[in-house]
Amino acid sequence: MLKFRNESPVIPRDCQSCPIREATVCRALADGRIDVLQDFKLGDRILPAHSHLYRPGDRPAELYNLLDGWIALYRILEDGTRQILQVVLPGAFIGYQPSLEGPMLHGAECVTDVSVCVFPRKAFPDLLEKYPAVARRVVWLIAQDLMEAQDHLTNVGGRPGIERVAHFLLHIYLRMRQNHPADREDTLELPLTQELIADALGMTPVYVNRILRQLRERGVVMLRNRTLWIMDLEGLGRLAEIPSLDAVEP
Amino acid sequence: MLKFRNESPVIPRDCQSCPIREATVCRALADGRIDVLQDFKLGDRILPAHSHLYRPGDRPAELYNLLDGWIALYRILEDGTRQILQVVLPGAFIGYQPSLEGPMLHGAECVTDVSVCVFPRKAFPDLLEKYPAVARRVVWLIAQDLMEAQDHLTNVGGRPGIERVAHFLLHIYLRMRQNHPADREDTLELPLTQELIADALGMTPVYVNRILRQLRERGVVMLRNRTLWIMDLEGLGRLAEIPSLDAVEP
DNA sequence: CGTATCATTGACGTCGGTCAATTCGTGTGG
DNA sequence: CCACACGAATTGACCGACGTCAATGATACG
Repeated sequence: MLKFRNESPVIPRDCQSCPIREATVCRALADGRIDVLQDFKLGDRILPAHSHLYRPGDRPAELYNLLDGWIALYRILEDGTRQILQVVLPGAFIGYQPSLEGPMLHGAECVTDVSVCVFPRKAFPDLLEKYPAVARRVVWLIAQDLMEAQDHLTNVGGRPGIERVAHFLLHIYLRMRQNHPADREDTLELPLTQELIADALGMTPVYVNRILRQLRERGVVMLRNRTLWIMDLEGLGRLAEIPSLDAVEP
Repeated sequence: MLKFRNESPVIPRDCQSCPIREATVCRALADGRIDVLQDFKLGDRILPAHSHLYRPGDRPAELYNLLDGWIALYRILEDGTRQILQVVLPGAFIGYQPSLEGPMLHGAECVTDVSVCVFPRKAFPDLLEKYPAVARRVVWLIAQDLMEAQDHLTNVGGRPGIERVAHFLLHIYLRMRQNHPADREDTLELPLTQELIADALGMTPVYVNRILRQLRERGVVMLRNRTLWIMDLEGLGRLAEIPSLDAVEP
């Protein structure tokens, strides 16, 4: 089977009307100066589900803002095990790492069809240098990622199966609600396979399935046909042990 | 039993002769301008082993550079489980998080006696604003922490016991060797209890002990009296599956 | 409608956890 | 200098959460 090559056409789009202007790095620049980023960006790109924005070891020439769709960041171990590091939602900034020129230490796979906004990687340090507000914003974004990674680690390292899955689901639910307030409060479209959830949580798909059954039988949540039904938000929170999910932005 | 309060005396020290000048944030400023940080810092502080630099929920008024000793960053779950997020070695920058004024999401416990260099938390954003080189440095440091957190997550989520412990030990060994080249190549003072290692790796102390026995019997490493003997670095690397540990600094 | 992918379930095995006893090492007080 | 105390390390016996293997069902898609 052929894989799509990683070079769909780049389609320029107007920053003014961007749906995620108030998220990712772009939030750093107010109305008057959004043209700075408009000039800086290379354009937009559309990628099909299951394609890879980049793979571990690649040296992409770009950085990305996720405009639409879901992406999973992952690592692969030698025995083939895949660890999902982060489930990335629209409005995130992707591809930054300590060594900008070095090979990527993780990969980014499209879970759904995806559109991204593309920045040139090489010129990025200059942008940070020139616009302290952008630098401040990037610091905040990465610190946020770090916090989430530590949260994820705590979940995988410290919680038994049911609570681990509960935490994962609630965490995504809250993140979605935060930035993408939607029609129904108790339902959420969740394009994740059970295998992906398993790889995120360090479990097997079979066991994830059994835990989802437990959660359904206990009347907590129900996951069917890529749709998550929250039957008992209270109870889910008790299992997941999430007090809240706020962080004041600068 | 009384705990030390968190307010040991702050002892000013000269940045010029600082042992970790070339690490943490201070690396950002060259010889001529080190005085900027000298003026900015509040002084140094000494803390005894088992004391806490800060606890989850605290709102410390400071940020820290670790000068000497080992610190463990951790979170506590409601059932009492402790997850070690990171083992911090001298030269690290500690205490930054997305919400600078908000309560700390993790704690920092001294594994050994420790000395830290203290920065004022409130004035830090101004420092970033004023000195882009410092901002760039902080971005790099946090991105580095993120990468390590992802590494840790991959280890805990993806590897079975022996490999997990092997990876943990080798990782610390390499980090130590990188910044603190020491006398002997095959030996390392490791002030970590088996309980702490267990909490870092999401395992129980008993099982960590059994795995250490296996590693000893296989002739890979030997951990006794806070001293780690590397008997077979090659074999340890094969178990841990670490290709290298480099990241080019800006 | 045939085929591929994902979800579901049962039977069984094992990795790692639990409980509890013993030993070791280090520091302290008499 | 020895006796004791206390935390950490070590070990055995047992158990359960989670993994493995494999078969069957549901869904979507061309």
